Amino acid sequence: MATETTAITLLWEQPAAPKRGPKPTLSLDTIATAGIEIADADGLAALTMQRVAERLGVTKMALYRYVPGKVELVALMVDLAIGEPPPPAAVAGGWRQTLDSWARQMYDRFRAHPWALEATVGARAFGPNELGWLEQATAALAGTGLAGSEILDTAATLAGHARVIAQQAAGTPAGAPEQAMGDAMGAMLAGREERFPTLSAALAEPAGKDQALDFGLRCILDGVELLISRLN
Amino acid sequence: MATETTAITLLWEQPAAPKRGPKPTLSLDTIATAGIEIADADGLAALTMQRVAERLGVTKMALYRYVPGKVELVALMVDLAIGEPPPPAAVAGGWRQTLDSWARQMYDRFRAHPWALEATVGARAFGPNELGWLEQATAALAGTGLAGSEILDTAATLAGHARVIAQQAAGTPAGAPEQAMGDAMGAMLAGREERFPTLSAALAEPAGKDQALDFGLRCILDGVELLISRLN
DNA sequence: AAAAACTGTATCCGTTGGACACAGTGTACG
DNA sequence: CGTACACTGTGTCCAACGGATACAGTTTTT
Repeated sequence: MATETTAITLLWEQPAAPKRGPKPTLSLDTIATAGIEIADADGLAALTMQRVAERLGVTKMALYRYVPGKVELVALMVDLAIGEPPPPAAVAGGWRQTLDSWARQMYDRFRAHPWALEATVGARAFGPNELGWLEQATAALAGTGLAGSEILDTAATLAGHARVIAQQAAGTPAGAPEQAMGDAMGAMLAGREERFPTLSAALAEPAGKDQALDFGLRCILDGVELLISRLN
Repeated sequence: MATETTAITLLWEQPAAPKRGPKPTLSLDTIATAGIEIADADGLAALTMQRVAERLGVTKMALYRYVPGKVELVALMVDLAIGEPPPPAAVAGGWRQTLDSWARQMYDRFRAHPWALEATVGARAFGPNELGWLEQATAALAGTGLAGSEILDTAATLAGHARVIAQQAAGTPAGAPEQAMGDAMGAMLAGREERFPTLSAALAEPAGKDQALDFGLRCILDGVELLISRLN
């Protein structure tokens, strides 16, 4: 049985440069970068092995010398697009400010690469960068007395919030995603106010500009803070 | 210009039965149900117009008489699978218990139809059921004094948490998703403990069985409760 | 110099979503 | 009562996709 290159292998150990034969014209990095550029511009649906190859000036099949298949390519793209985690927290501000900033930066990454949201649902392999982000979050909470599982749950909740809000914002042209979302919903609700009374009323209020990210972060961090304060 | 049937039209107004010509053998409901069964069994990737047609005993192209394309079919499937929102809250327990139960039921729905998670990323049309769920959540918070945008943000945060935890649980065989997740991460972390020290330590602790959903809900609701209490 | 290892390429295939023309069927109107 | 029309389901066709396989060219080792 040949050495079956899996997504995990590809993500975690960069393949050794070959000793014999012609030098490769491509690399995992250049391929993943090309894929990211396509997905950034035209979305994940437009990501085709053909288009990636064209952008790199090679044939489609040349890519398969580096990447076993499309799913592995996307996994590489995700880890590269998410990027290295933000530098370890400045000690000032404590865990709360660290996590707040952490979640906001994650939100920014997802806003910059909306397709990464689609690509990271379901069972998948985690890359080094993704675990690096997680490491930063757990480090921020290490001294708080929370149990390990609580720390992980906190990170998951925060990351989830950043994801969901980024997801809402994605697909709206630009500028004021929250308002655009409200407008779209309002259009569907028009003429059906009696069926969705409180929802219509809530949407009718002026939507004091995009604050969904702030709001959720504050709630979650308040809850975590309450939990920590009860430990001492 | 012909009447271009869009996903929104399909979701919100059931098409009028034709007056002339042979009676349709299918309906939007039977088609969507067949699609749901396939996606439940084999995942969204296995959902093919061909397979849906086979299950219904018709040709692939027959489906296009009812549904303009695959994306619209998936939109119908999502709204049908999410289902009607839970009945309006029992008054006992107040908004907190209502929202807690609301989020848990949403989690259950997503667990029952994991493919719905993949299908509801990115810009999409909301169906009546989906807005019905949102209406229930806003109704629960209507009397609390929160602003409309805060109410919507709370609902979004809670729904997001339910989504994220369901997403983590999806893909793992069954039984103990949280532990399976930890095991998978642990395998990747093996031999790299010095690179991810706190994360490894957190994972090494015994992972008191699946509590991620509870934990996040408690944190979020604590935060909302704190916000409400400050209003009065 | 020759063999071995590795690259990129050309060609082929099954499956997918969808376009289009057509034949069968049932209702409404003359 | 018959005919025209509207609507259904079907058969055929197509481009694009991911991927398999076989092959030709290039560089290093022996």
